[in-house]
Amino acid sequence: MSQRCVKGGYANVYKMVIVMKVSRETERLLPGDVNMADVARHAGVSIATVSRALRDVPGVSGPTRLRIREIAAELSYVVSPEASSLARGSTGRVAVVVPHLSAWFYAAMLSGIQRRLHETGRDTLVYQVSDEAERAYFFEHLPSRRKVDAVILVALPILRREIERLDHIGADVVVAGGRLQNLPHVVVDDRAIARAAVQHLVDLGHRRIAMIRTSDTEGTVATSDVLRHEGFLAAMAASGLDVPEAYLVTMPYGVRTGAEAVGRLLDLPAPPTAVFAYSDEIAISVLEGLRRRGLRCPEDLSVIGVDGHPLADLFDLTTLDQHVEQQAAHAADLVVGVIDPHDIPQREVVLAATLVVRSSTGPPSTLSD
Amino acid sequence: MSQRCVKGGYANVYKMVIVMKVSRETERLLPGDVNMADVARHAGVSIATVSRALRDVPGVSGPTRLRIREIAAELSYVVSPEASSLARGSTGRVAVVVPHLSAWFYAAMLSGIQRRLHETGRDTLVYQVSDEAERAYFFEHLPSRRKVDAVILVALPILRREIERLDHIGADVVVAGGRLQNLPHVVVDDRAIARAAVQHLVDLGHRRIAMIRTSDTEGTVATSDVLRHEGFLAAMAASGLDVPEAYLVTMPYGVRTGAEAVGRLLDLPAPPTAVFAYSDEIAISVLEGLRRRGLRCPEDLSVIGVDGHPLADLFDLTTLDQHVEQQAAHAADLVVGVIDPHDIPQREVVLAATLVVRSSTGPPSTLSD
DNA sequence: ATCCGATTCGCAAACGTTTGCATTCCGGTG
DNA sequence: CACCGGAATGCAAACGTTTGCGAATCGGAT
Repeated sequence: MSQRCVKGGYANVYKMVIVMKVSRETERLLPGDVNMADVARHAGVSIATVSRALRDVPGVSGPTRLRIREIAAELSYVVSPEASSLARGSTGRVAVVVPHLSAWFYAAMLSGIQRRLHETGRDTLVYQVSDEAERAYFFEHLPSRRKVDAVILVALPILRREIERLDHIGADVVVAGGRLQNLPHVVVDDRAIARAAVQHLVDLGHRRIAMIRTSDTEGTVATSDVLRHEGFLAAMAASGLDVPEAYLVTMPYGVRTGAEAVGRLLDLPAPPTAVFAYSDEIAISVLEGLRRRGLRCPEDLSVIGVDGHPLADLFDLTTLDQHVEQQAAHAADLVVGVIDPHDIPQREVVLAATLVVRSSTGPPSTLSD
Repeated sequence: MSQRCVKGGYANVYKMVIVMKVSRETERLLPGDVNMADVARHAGVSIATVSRALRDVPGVSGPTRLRIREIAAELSYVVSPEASSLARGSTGRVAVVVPHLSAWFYAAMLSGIQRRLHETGRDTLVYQVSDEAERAYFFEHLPSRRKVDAVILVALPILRREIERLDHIGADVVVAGGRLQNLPHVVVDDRAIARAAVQHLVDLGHRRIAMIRTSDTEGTVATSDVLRHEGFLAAMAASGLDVPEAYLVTMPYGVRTGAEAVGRLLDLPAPPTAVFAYSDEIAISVLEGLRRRGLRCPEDLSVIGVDGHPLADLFDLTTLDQHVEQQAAHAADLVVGVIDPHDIPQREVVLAATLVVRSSTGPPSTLSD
């Protein structure tokens, strides 16, 4: 009798131990404590089979695959990306490099790129490379082997000698909002943008048109900045219009840039009747500059910007929408295509901006002519 | 003769092969083709010594360390982060989770956090978690084991039941711009912000003060939105001022939010003389709304916002600067402290906003009372 | 019954580090 | 001269996957 009791006691203890073990292995598991081997053991198969089952690669029967999946879910198993990357040789990560995030354009680009990359199961790393020093550092160190599978350079001003370093970056490179060497890229047709802006203003009857842009970091390769400038001059010439030196204002980027620039323009003996701003942010600043002077838009000055900035809507700003979301999505698609090429990956996407006419542009006042 | 020729020929070929080999190993090397073993071989030491030499861990003599460093640089060797992470068990990566990047606040936060993290040699992953579905997905899947060492949730609206999942995220969690459970966090004192705003307006002589805020995603836990609202009511009560129901306007987030809201307020039989906007973006929208109505600020309506948005400067908007850059830096410091705790890591940072008085606030017009 | 091809699965070798432990090599002390 | 402690270095076992290749299994055709 007493013996049986003791036996029973032991049996219970044994049971409890089992229960605890099970609960430890199934319930309280944090997703970092269970690995593929655990799943394999639970399923009674080899690690190799688990690996194949979870990744939809052939070589596992339907039922087995299903059972492994279930067990993995039960254990809340997640593969270790490090180990997986190490074995496969690719990381599933893409770096997005922007000059900064304070300008709407870059934030929007990053946003769109991240969204699309996320759809393909990839992760997005951000790097801000503002000044010369950071750019140097970046090109020196980022080429960290296999930190990412690819790099998207978003409208990054870049020196010629740095371009060469791109080959040594140890990852595929794609450019968004600019062209670089013969790297895959997505751009908007900046010359066409300038042309469309000028055309719109000319159509309204303007003949004295100025342009405001932010300063070009010296030494860097042609960006959209330069192209829009060139396009502007070309379009004006094509319309037979003269552009006085003073009508070309270049200033460092800042929130007051447009306001100050328009001040200078209006102080000219023969002020322009319309202004083409490099970006909507500048254009908005111009609008505010006008208000401060007690002038009205478009009666006293027509203003047109570029971007498709959300605030352009609020301020009724005529703009050339460059479809940043679309550019971003294309950029993401480009990298994906380069990383694992299904067919021949696309290498160039050129988008057209669309003119969105709002009330910041109108015919020139008859008095001003 | 001919034999010698042939011999010479072979010798030359052999030489060329050597040269090619050397050049492949020293010059044309892409930074993904050379590993620690290569460096070790070149230096005539073991892999272990190379590992120690490159990471400043003790156990390597000065001269040896120096030599290894030089050779590594020569071969342009970079450690494989995957392998290193796998062996060490930490990734050197931090995830920043934001609702979206279109609002200035989030972009600025991300920017600041990335900057600071970069200083500590860590990389930043971005995740946008906008709606319910994405949030569900995130809490289901992001907890990918060891994708990151830590996660910074930036003002993320979150459900109660999701909070529990945070324990299973498999990474340290830090909150910026909000409080969650007893997680480490950096916040600005939102009640104090509301109080300061009200106080400023009351000091100017206002008694009819309205508040405009964006809608609270239902079911989510107290965010700064709720706190500012509460603080507003409390401060008004403390000043013995009544807040009619109609003075509390809640609208979905958008570029026109402020403009529409202010329209409603001004249509009231007894319109407010001042309005406290949840954010600078809303406040700017309010300013534009006023202009459309042909009203002037602050003569017809005083407007005060919150954020310290760059455009607040442009538009001469009185605001409560919440020092986003600083918050971001603190958030980054917090994670770093949590990831590898030197002493007792800090767990809470509460910043005070500072009132920046500009011309969008002034005494109420005597007529309006 | 035998053999064959197709399918399913396991073995074990990478992938490139980090790190505890053992080993070697010093000069110096007893 | 034997011994000893500490510094410098090497060995080898992790870390957790992926994947080529061979083994086993199975139904079916000969």
